[in-house]
Amino acid sequence: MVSTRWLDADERAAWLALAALATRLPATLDAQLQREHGLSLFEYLVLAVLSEQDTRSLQMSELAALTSSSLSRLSHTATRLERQGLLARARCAGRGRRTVATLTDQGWTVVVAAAPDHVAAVRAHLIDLLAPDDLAALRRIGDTVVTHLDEVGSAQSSTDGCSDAR
Amino acid sequence: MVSTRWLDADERAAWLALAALATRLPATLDAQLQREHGLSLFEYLVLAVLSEQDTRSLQMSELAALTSSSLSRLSHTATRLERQGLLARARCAGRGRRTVATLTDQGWTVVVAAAPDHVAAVRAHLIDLLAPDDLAALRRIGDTVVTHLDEVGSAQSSTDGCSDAR
DNA sequence: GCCTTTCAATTGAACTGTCAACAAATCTCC
DNA sequence: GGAGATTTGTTGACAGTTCAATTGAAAGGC
Repeated sequence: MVSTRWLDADERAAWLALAALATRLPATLDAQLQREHGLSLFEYLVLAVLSEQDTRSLQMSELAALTSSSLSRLSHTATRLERQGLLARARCAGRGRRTVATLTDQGWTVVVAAAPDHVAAVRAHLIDLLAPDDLAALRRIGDTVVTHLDEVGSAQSSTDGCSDAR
Repeated sequence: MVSTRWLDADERAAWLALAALATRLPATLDAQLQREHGLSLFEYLVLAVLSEQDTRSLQMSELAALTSSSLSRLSHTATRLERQGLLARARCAGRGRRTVATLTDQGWTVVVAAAPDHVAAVRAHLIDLLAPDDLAALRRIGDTVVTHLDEVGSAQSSTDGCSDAR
């Protein structure tokens, strides 16, 4: 390590702004979902992602990737959601340990009930505060960083198949 | 609630990009600090903020505000950091329950050792990936949202004083 | 056909964060 | 001047997350 390139005032401000944003916005949305629908933000996200699939199902590892979570975190959460009857898991016969998680009817009902409030909150606390340019910039920034982290983190192979085929 | 204004494709993409960013970047920085210096990102942040004060001290509630954390979270973390000898707390005589947290010499040593690696990681995974315009946008976005959340959350009064005066 | 490796997912223990209750000092105001 | 309100912090119980170890199924290799 050569002599450190410290952050200048603008860089510092940008990083601190992101750090605060990344802490406070999720906390706010989480509190709101918890209060109004008894779901954590992450639980909601899991159900929402499933609800967008036309089979309402996804393999655990795919679901983990789409929700930016570890498989372990997802597995524990799936156990809880399953216990509440919002989601069901089933082994994918003939495919190693692959498991698909499926939204139950009850789970569907819960997401559908929560979605409008959640979207309204995302609008109120983020989208509607930003100029179109900044919205575009936010997307660019997020995509750039996440793509970079994917590359750095390691190269992954993508497999596919099993259930899905309606 | 009238009929929901759903997010259009751009809005959705921006929100998802932020959600992924807010999950993955802190996780990456956290893992790095943990691995190389045995600190969580939040612990580092606490020590770093203290190290920037010329007295190396701050009142607990000020420290909580600067690190976007709850007082409770900070208190638990302070207990752990105190146990490790990196930080010391002392009641502020004559000022209610006010307490100041101070970085110890050992704490200073630890932050100073961790800072270059941490800054390098912030550069590598965020700052150096972004165009100057996007850096400015990120700052604007974060400030806008956090200011908004402060206003919505409640109006706060700012007090000051006690120790500080080296 | 076994033995090893790899992939996918789960589990349990340890740790961290949250929420609600409590504690301590000071304010306030009749 | 004292009862209650306010501010500031801590605590304990509980829920959620992470990390390392483990299981289960398949794929390779020889």
